[in-house]
Amino acid sequence: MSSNVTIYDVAAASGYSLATISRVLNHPEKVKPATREKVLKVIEELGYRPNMVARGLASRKTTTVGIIISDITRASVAEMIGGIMDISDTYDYSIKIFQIHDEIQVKDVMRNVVAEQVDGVLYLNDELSEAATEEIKEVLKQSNIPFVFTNVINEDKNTASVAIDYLKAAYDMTRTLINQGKKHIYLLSTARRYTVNIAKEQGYINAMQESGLEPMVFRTSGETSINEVHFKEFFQNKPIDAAIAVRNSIAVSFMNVAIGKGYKVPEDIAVASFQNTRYAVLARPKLTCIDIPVYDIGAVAMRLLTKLMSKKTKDVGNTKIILPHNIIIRNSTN
Amino acid sequence: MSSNVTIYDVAAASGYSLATISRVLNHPEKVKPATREKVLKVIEELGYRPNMVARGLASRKTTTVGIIISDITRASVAEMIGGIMDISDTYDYSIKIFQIHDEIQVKDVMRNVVAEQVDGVLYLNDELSEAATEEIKEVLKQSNIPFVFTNVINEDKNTASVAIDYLKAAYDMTRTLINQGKKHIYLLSTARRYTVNIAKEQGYINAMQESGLEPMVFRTSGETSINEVHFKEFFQNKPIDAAIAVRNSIAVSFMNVAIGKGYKVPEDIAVASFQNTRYAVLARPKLTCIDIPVYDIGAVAMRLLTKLMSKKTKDVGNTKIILPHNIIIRNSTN
DNA sequence: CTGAAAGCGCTTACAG
DNA sequence: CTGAAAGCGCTTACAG
Repeated sequence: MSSNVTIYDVAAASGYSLATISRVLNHPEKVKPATREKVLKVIEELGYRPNMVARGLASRKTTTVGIIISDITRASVAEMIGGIMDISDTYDYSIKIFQIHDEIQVKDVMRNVVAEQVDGVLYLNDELSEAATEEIKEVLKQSNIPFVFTNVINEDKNTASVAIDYLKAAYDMTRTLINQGKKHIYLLSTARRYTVNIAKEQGYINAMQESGLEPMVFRTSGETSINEVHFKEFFQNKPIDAAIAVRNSIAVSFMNVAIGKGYKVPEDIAVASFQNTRYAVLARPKLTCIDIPVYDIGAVAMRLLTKLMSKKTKDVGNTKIILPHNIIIRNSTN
Repeated sequence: MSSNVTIYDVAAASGYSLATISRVLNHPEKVKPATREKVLKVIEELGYRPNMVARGLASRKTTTVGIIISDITRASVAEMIGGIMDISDTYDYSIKIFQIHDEIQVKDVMRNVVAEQVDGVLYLNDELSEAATEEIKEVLKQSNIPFVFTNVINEDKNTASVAIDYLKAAYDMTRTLINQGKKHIYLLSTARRYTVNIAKEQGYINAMQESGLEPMVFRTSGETSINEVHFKEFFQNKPIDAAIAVRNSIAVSFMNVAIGKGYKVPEDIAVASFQNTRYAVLARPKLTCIDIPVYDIGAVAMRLLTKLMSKKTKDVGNTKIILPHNIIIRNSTN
């Protein structure tokens, strides 16, 4: 429960005052090199580590960042957190995770993140309504907690964010298929209207309409087994020669059903997807997909947040970051 | 940075002292119902939420739990954290995540978790050497921080843990295949010797030897693309009629290569696996596997930890919990 | 460059 | 049942 040795012990053992010990840790340049050495030596000997809670109270900085997520078991969420943590480690920030499964919890969870005194927030939850999202922004602003939207689209020019251009990504992917001569291209999206998926849909629609083709969005649940049922109903002799799924799991599920029905992939139906997870590579055939740098999104967001938190300079530069994406062609398309 | 309203404000507005406000929050039974009501009302009106950092300092309890992991992007790790969080939410514990990628970091990270004053620790890192693991246990014990090993095997009868009986699970799976008449059954394991995989190997070996069959353990990297290369080399006309993989990704990768080489699954080679992730269901054919209740392991571990942390009763009961597993037969075996 | 003192926002014996 | 006071372990003006 307690790291026994405190700053008092270091002070006593070194013959200096609390203030000096604190200074060698927090403002080493303000202390004479000789005494700095001595103090450091005593700290080392005693194995002293400042109690972060006490430090947090006194300095009003907890060096802790809150991450607000929907569901940690989503591969992209976990991957983003991986990117976040690798950066937060180098900056010596701790990470605290808050999940919001249901909009009912918004108020409560937000009170919590405020009460926890986090220095900043990374907002990764893309499953909430716009109203709920705005409410969260409001709380954060009122509490003066810097935050960045991480892989969550937010129009507001003033809210820091990092994402990729999903609209363009979808557009590019659709164009690629159109250029291969595909005409009946479906978009397989989710029933729930995640902000990123809305952007993907728009990009797809733009590309289709631009070529005089009819956009067809098919919505399915995120749950794997339900997908299959949906997809089976789907194959009632509709003309289709390509499909773009917003997620790997949807793409693979679709592909399996199609192949089960006797279609050949990619000859009869080309299949493409977003993200580049292990599903894409473990699928047979391997999936053509848009490579979304999920890890980087997390890492870049965390780095941006550190700038926002150390508001020494008002000029943190651009706070609306778009990371590049690219298309990886594999065997599920020609 | 700050939730403006403090306990002083509540005291002033309600006409009671700090002590009373604090009591209605922490020991409501010690305060007269009438005043409790009044205070609660003021708290509500002012939207007061106690500063958790200050509370942590004063009470020496942070109501936060540290989770020590290797790699959050591993599906089972993320899933366990999901289970942990759902429980910690109901107990109003916060979660702080610490990762240890490399043994070099052990000392530093552990100093950190101690400095952060977490009330308890969930240890999920199964990638560390025994020596490093013992060192971690030592630090935790010295700092008097209760901890539970979560899906990490530890022989020590005194360390609380929750896991499944991997040895028996592997034994059962192997027996199942043997009973189906398989004779050349391989175990596809990892190069790195995770504690859980060592147990799986032992169970497999036991079952094979018991039936007079020769155990054959094939080790591969965890990295998907390398698996494939390894597996391709692997198929140099070895007699094989079944394989059990310690992970879904290994199983799927193996299956794909086998099918690519003209083998029929399950007719020529039956394939079984551990875990029951979405990979298992998205594979073609679908994977027979051991269903490991990963989410539950996390949830149960967290629940056990809460008991350990509230040491009112010395009798927390059994602290070595083994959760049940079961085999799910699908189309990758007959 | 260093120290004494106040303060961060709570909790918890100790009195009454 | 309630309040005054000390204390949790730090940091940071303020003096010197």
